[in-house]
Amino acid sequence: MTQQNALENPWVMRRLRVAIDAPLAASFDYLAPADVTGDDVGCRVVVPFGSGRRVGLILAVLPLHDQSDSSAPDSAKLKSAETILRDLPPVPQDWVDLCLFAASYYQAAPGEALLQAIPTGLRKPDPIKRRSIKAKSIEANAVVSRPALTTGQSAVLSDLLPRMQGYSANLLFGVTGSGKTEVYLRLIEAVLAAGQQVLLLVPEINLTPLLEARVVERFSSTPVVSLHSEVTEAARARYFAAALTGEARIVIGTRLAVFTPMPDLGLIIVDEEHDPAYKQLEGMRYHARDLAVWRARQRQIPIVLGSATPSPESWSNVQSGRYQRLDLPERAHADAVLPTVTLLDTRRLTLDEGMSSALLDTLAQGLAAGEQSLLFINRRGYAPVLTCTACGWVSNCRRCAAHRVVHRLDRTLRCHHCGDTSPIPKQCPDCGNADLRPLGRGTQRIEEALQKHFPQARILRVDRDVATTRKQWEALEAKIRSRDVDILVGTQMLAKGHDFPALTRVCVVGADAGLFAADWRAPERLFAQLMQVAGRAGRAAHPGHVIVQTEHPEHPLYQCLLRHDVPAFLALELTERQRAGFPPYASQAIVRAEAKQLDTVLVFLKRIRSLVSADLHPEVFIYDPVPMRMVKLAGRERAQLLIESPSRIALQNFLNDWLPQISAGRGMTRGAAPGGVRWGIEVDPLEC
DNA sequence: AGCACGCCGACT
DNA sequence: GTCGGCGTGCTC
Repeated sequence: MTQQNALENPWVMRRLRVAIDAPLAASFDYLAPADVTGDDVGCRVVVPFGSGRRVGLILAVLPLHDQSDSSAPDSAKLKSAETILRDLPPVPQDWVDLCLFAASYYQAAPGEALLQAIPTGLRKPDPIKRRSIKAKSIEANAVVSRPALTTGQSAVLSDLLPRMQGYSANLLFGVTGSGKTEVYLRLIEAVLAAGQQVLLLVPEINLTPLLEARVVERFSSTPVVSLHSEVTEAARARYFAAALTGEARIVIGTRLAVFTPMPDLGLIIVDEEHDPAYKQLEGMRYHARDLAVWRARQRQIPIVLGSATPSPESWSNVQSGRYQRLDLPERAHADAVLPTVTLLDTRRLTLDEGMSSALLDTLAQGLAAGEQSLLFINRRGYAPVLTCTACGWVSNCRRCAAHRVVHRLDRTLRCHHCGDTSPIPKQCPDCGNADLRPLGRGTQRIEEALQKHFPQARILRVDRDVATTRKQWEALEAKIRSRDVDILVGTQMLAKGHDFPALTRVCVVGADAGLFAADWRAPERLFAQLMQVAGRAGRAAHPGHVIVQTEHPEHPLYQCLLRHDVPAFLALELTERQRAGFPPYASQAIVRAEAKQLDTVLVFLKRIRSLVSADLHPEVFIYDPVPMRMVKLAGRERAQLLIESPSRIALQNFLNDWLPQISAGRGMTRGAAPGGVRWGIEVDPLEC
């Protein structure tokens, strides 16, 4: 009897090959229920696993005695699967392939990748109730005017629109306000008209509801779903189902949305492609932008990566011809011009609470003109550290290798890494001296100083302490837009998203920290932030002014900022990376481990470092284990092992060879080791 | 990852 | 005398 016949014959027992959410390399086989058919591949199934029950995903329906796979477990050992869940259509094969690729590239277990991509509401052994997804229409058939295109937008669209069939990767490079969104909307329109679905990825939807609002407004009769951290589990399950059935035509979401099953997917857009928020930092540590590019190639559809400050990685892909660069050179408002940037050398200036008189004058001018100003300081809290003037005590965190930050409003010391919080001591815990001094400045201290300086000004602080949720942020934003605010004091949170029409002046303090940080990606993050925050100024008819206080005005980063010269900055960064042998000129992976004692961690890393002979992988270089920059986090001590290779393939081969040996052949890609060591791997780390 | 089984300290 | 610490082993 052929295998096909065996599957047709109801009297022959079958086995299910099932993926389970566990960090194990293997899939698990079960006796299939009697009603199984070949069409059940891609359905969820309830199975007994260990001591409990789980929902797994059916990878294959096979004959019970599977001769094709000698490693398949003996049929006598199989438990019976319980129920095949057919409340949703099976997930398509290309979706399974995407998850399996992610698992193999990022060194995660296949089951882990597949099931993490399914909302937890659909991973409960009990069936879900289904509701239909309504279009989020403001008003059905609302007439929405399409703005006339600028010449730049027309040029980009006449390049892209004829290429909407087949794979192409496109970097849409345009300054803030150049109208990238309108390009996205026209592309979406074309793809929807062709009967296909669109996936739009955004870094943090909570802070940038504008893009979502514009999509919903423009396509008011089209079902749009959005997937991000504030969507409830129940809604996430419904939206997943709607995308899978094809009911939802547009999916907007953060990094996790790259795994949305979309049978008619015809276009992927990644907005702000340089944003580090696309990197998932827990579980399988994937990069959503990179997976999106893979997915576009797999589906043979176009992908558009948009940014005003592209990542060096993408820029280098343009140079090598893998991506096509499309420029939006001018600002969409014809009367808007780029803001003037002034570098204020603070080395010879007397500062008042970190602010020069020129900076304060600028703010005073803004007040006099009735225009808004923004003071950007990328540090929240009152002061980054509290010290004792007598004995030198500093407010260290007990559990982390970091200072605890002074928060004035609730009179606490807070660790920004582990969250540990306690009241500000009245006297020094070591020597009893009552003269404790906050050192340095954060948003709260600047806010306080400005309020003293400009008692009549309406000052608003915007940082993660006052804008935790989307609702809070929207309330603050409404206040800003209605011009109830004269001076904004805020962190990078203010750099993103909206334009504030009344904002004409931007002042930056404390930026130098990003110039010489140990993290070699710090400058590019700083540059992107400064470009973004500068782009807040003067978007309407009024010209903008940007003042940057620095002790290093000659630094190339600032010089590029001064000239708004993004390509020059990227060229510098790429030259530096090439010289140092950093990505994208090398591929990296990193094993991080933690335990109570640093020594235990270092011993573990040394041991696993020697598991594979160096001769077998001549193209791969393993560094010595080193303590992490933040050695201690939440009471655990941490170290890491960096692995580097000029060849991505060689690195992958090495990892496939090496990692299984760490867990003694059990195929685990992260886990626990003796001595209370927990370890995990990250491929293409953003920080190392 | 869960979760059970399995041997050594402070409590009713 | 037990409740419970988390070390190690397994999951078709």
